[in-house]
Formats: sequence, structure tokens, C-alpha cells
Amino acid sequence: MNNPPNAQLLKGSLSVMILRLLEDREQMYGYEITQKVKQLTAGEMAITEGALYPALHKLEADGLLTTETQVVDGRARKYYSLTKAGHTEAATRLADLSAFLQNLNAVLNLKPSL
Amino acid sequence: MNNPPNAQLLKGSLSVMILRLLEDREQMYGYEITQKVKQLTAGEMAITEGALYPALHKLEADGLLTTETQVVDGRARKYYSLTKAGHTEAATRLADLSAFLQNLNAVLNLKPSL
DNA sequence: TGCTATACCTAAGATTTGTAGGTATAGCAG
DNA sequence: CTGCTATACCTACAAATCTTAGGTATAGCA
Repeated sequence: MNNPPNAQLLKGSLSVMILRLLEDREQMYGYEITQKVKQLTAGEMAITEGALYPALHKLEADGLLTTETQVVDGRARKYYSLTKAGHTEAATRLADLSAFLQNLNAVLNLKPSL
Repeated sequence: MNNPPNAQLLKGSLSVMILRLLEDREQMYGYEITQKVKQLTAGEMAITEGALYPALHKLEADGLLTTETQVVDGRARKYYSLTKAGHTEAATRLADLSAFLQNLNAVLNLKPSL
């Protein structure tokens, strides 16, 4: 009933996913991000908290995210949202990722010169 | 005239690319792989030797590749080819990568529930 | 009382990669 | 013949990212 943990494929995509999710929803907290990713991938992809929280802290330290803590139902939530620099960076990284994936596909499909 | 080195996007794709290239060409040597990747991506992607050679050695140690050294034009070349286990592993990793990319796309495009 | 879900966090280690070197031959330009 | 570029291999160290494996705490249900 439990899907296997993520393979170690493609490290480096986590922060891009975080930025993209926050582009779309304006404000999210950590646990919500883990659940959203599970939902969007039908449970096939799971973000571990040991990766997520350090990544969020780094993005905040880099000035791309700001935080606001709220208490909901007796539990603390730390909401993250994009700064102006975060919006810019999100666009840049998505473009970079898109270019990378095109190149990756060019290598894996091996169309030319054959 | 020199393209910037690869961003740190998507670590973990190097060994998959190696396996895929060897699926297609049966036999390649290290330097040839770096040139092939440059060619396939119009110079946009460059595999560094500091990443490539350790990766090749690991794949060989894992029993996925075998080597054969030849001297061509006075220079030694170390040709790599897939073992039987290497062929199997190549197929597995390509399938895993494909699944991962679908999930990644599901997160980045954010279609459902909006 | 205990388990699950919610919600945050960190430390230690593994893995992968980039940077920065090193060695050596061949060939061409000056 | 000297120096530079291309070819062809390699390693060591550091940086970055992620997994594993914990820890803390509240709420709710069995």
C-alpha cells in the first residue's frame, strides 16, 4: 500500500517544484507541499521532509521566499510565499529546466546522425 | 564562443545517458561520449570529464559495462560496451526516468484541481 | 492508551557533480 | 623546434543535494 520512495533520479528538481507550486498558489506551508505533490502525481512521487525543509530554508536564505507563521487548529504552520526575486527566479529556473529537458531528450532519443 | 558549463540541474541523468548511448552504438570510449553529447545538443550540454570517468568506472564496477583497450593512432582508447545486465539496467532506468519526467511534468504544469 | 495524521525540525551519511588539476601523444603553426 | 590545440585517459577535493533516521508536539479517533 505504500509506494516505494523516490529513486535518486534527477536531484535538483525539488527547488524548481517548490517555486512553481508557489507561483500557482501564492502561499503554501511545508506539509501542504508534500501532500500537493502526492496528489498531483497520484502518489507516485513523494517529497521527503528531510529534503523539503532544508530546501525551503535555503530558498528563504537566498531571498526567494518569505515566511509567515500562523496557528491553525492548535498547530503551527509556516506559510511560504514568493518574493519579487522569487518570481523572477521561478521563471528563470523553469526556462532552464525546459532547455535542459530538451537537451536530455536529444541525447536519449538519439535522432541525429543515425 | 564557449557555452557556460552545465547548471546543477538534474543530477542523476549522466549514467542514464551513458547507458542509452551504449544501447545505440554498442561500443564507445569516454572522449567519444563527451563529443557525442555536445553534437546531439548543439553544444548546449557538456559532460565534464571529472564526472564522466568516475561514472564509467562505477558502471563497470557494478557489472553493467565491460572494457576493452585499443591503441589508435598512437593513443590509448578504452572502449566501453554494455553487459547483459547493462542492457537490462538501461531499459529499467529509461523507464524509471520516463515515469519520473511524467510526474515532474504533472507537478510543474499543475493541471488537476485548479 | 495507542495509533495516525498533522506540522515542524535537524544530523549524519551517501551520491553525484564541478573544479582543478595531472599525464601523454599527434599534428599543426610559427 | 617550440608552443598550442586536439585527443585521451585519470584523480582529489569540495560543493550540492538527497535519503535515512531520528526528534518534538498537537489533534483526533479507536
